[in-house]
Amino acid sequence: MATSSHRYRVLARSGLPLDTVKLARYLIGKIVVRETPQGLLSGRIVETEAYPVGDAAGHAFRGETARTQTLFLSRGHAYVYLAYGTSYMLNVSSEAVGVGAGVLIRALEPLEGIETMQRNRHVKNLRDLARGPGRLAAALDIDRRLEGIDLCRKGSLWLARDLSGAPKVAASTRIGLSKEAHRILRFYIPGNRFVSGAKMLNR
DNA sequence: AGTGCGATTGACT
DNA sequence: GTCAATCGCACTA
Repeated sequence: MATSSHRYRVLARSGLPLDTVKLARYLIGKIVVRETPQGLLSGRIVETEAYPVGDAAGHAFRGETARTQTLFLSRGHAYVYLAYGTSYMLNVSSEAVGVGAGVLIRALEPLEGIETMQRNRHVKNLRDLARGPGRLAAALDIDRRLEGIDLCRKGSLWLARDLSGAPKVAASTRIGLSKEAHRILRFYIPGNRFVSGAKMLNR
């Protein structure tokens, strides 16, 4: 399977809801496309989390800093950071220019480039390739090189329309937080086997 | 300059 | 189920 990005249509920025929570829901079912020298990798988004304006758990909460400046770009830009010194997290900026907020992409259903993802992850099992934010970044070879990239423009990393219809979307509390742990800001496809987190939360 | 702490993962009891 | 690894960042002084 060589380059088949022609099957994908890039998401238009004007089509992205100008609201972090709505965008988190909107991105469920959309496609992440990663183009590398090794070939094209892609996956369907099955789980996201919103980190809206005013959220004490969000990295933009304390204002714009060197790390978080890309969260303040117009919606549809990549914010990539290293969590726990071990795992990169892929986020999508989600508000107007100068307003800091984002959506964390937490899990993908692998579509194309599965053999490359298996090499990147040193794991065979399809279910484990991109189930979890750190895992999906490793599978797609995403790190700080991609910080600030425009995800609404074809390139090394971008977002595409889903080919099938709108999936069912369920909501729950976010995973792994101490602050703002009660808020219902996680979205996922119920019953999907590529969703991370506790089973009870995924029904 | 030093400190505490994660939007996680994988290895292990 | 528990827990250490690992490091960039925000905050204190």
